[in-house]
Amino acid sequence: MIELNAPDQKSVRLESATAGEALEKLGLRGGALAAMVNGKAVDLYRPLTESGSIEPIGPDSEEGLDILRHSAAHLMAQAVAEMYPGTRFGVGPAIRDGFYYDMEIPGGITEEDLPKIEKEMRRIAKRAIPVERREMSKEEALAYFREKDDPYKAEIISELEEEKVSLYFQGNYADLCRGPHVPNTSYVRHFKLLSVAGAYWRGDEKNIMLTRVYGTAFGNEEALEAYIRRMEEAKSRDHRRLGKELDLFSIQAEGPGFPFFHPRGMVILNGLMDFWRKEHTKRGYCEIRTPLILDRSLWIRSGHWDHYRENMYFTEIDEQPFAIKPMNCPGGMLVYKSQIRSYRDLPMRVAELGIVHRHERSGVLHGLMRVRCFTQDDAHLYCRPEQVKDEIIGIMDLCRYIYSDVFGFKYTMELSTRPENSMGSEEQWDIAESALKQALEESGAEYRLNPGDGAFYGPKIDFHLEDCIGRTWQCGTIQLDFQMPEKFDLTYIGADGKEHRPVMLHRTILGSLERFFGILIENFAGAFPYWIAPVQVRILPVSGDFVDYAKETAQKLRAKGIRVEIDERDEKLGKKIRDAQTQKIPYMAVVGEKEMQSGTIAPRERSRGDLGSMPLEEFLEVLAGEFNPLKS
RNA sequence: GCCGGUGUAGCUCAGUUGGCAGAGCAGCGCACUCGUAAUGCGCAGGUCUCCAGUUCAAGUCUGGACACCGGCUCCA
Repeated sequence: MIELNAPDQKSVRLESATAGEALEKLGLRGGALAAMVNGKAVDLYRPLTESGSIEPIGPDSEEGLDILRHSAAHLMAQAVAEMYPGTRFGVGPAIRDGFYYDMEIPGGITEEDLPKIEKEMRRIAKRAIPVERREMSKEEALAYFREKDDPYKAEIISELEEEKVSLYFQGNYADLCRGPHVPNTSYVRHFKLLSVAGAYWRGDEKNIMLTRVYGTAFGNEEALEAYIRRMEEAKSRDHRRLGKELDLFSIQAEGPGFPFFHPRGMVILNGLMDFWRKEHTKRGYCEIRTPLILDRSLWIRSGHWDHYRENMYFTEIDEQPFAIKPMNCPGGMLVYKSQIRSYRDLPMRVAELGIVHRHERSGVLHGLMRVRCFTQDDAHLYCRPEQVKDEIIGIMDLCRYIYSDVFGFKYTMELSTRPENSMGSEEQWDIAESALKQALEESGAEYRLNPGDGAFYGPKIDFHLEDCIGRTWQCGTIQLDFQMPEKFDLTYIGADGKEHRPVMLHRTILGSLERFFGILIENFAGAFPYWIAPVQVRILPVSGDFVDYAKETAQKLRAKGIRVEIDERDEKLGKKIRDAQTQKIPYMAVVGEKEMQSGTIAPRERSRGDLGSMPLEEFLEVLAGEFNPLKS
């Protein structure tokens, strides 16, 4: 006899039952995909063996969605297995927003085949084929998949530690899987196949490339449609599209990965830099600029030759080998070394908006998000060991200000530790890692650990921004570096009159100005905040008779440093408003007979609409009231 | 770099089985002198990404290069 308690206090005593039967008795079966029994997700068909808690898992929970999507992946695999005999299967997990399955399909498929596969999936789903779990020994499972000529499954099984594995059967199809799954295929109803892509077996580029089909599934049609709308929304915000439409930047065939910034884009880039400089000056930073091209010996000394050569560009000057800088630090080292430093000089906070070039593989380039030439908002902080923690906390505070206060992003932090291809002793790494950890913990902020993902010269804290439609982007980073000061023999004279080794921090906040610009475009959907908008006010004369008055008004606004333009075209007002609106200009100022006579203007804000006529002075006050971190 | 897809006017895209290269928007001109999200008419605009090949004939078929798009790997 076992006793099961539901979350709503109800309980049942049963002689023997499956999870599904128990839920049924408790009146909780409706809509459940699986059950949570004593904190473990199990199939509804699973016989219960011990007393404890039980609750249903529905498609509205995260676990339920995962189960549903995983089952959708199996359903797709079953369809493909039937339609393309000889297909071998890799892995097919649920992921954020959907699922995928990696397969080796004879003859391959393209996106045009997806509707056919979807159709077959719906056919199978309708038949409500039971999904059954069977446990077996590894040997049995191996024999099963070997017989089916499924070497990828066999490979996974042979590497599993457990003695027993579980397989899920639905009709002729079976898959190695921990489960749980939906009771039968009819539970998977609201799904869509999205795209076809290549993916290396086990994510290793030395392995064969399998065909990956992405799809998604939801508990109801509305959620599926909402997801599709969200994807369309993301597409309409694509910075490459908006960059073209708003004439911000372009990328030309002559410079793959090397963006061209147009006048309007430059306003934003310059705005970012002005704001950034102002904030850094406030916080005790100085600024330097180091050369783009430096002698190869410098890069050998810094370790980049050994660790980063693949990503570097090289050139020659007077038959001497030089390299284009992929990072700013070695140049910065030379500035530090240009004179003797005292402990009184520390901490030194040396910023550099440094342009770096990195050879990125052709397939990874992506608008402004992934380029071959970009501007890092870099800084190197040199300090005494006891200053490290406070400096890190200071950087974290600057990040908070810029990310949250100025741009309104949510963000998370991540601590990355020693990677495989690293320089330096274990002891140094331990000290560096614990320094970062300590600063994080003292700040009280939450963070994630990402083992083995540090830079080759030191551990790091990364900052991930979340944009307004939930995507995340890595921007800022703080990296502790004990290597560079050693390699370049950096010193300062201590109070004791002896030479000491400074600790060095690398850090960026925006990361790459280019990428950050791209993120801003997508986050704001091109409707930039007033302070950084390329054009802040567009004056719209009602007809040609008012162009002179428009010009006068524009002059007055420009004198106040406001970026203004006039729409002088021989078009109707409605057309001019429409065009200014699609250009996402924050303010329009309509001028016609009435305004000219009374010396006023009629402003219109892009999201609030007509603000009514007002004297220019009043409009200037409205503008002065806009958020502007350049002025504070 | 790898897998798959795409490349036609400034932009977005049509273009039948190989047979004279099209539309909308943008641009320019003319008319209208206009009041809060598209006034009308007209004109101009193309080495159909590039290089080879097949063919009487290639935007269309074949091969290669380049670029872009979706992913993988990598990454700010």
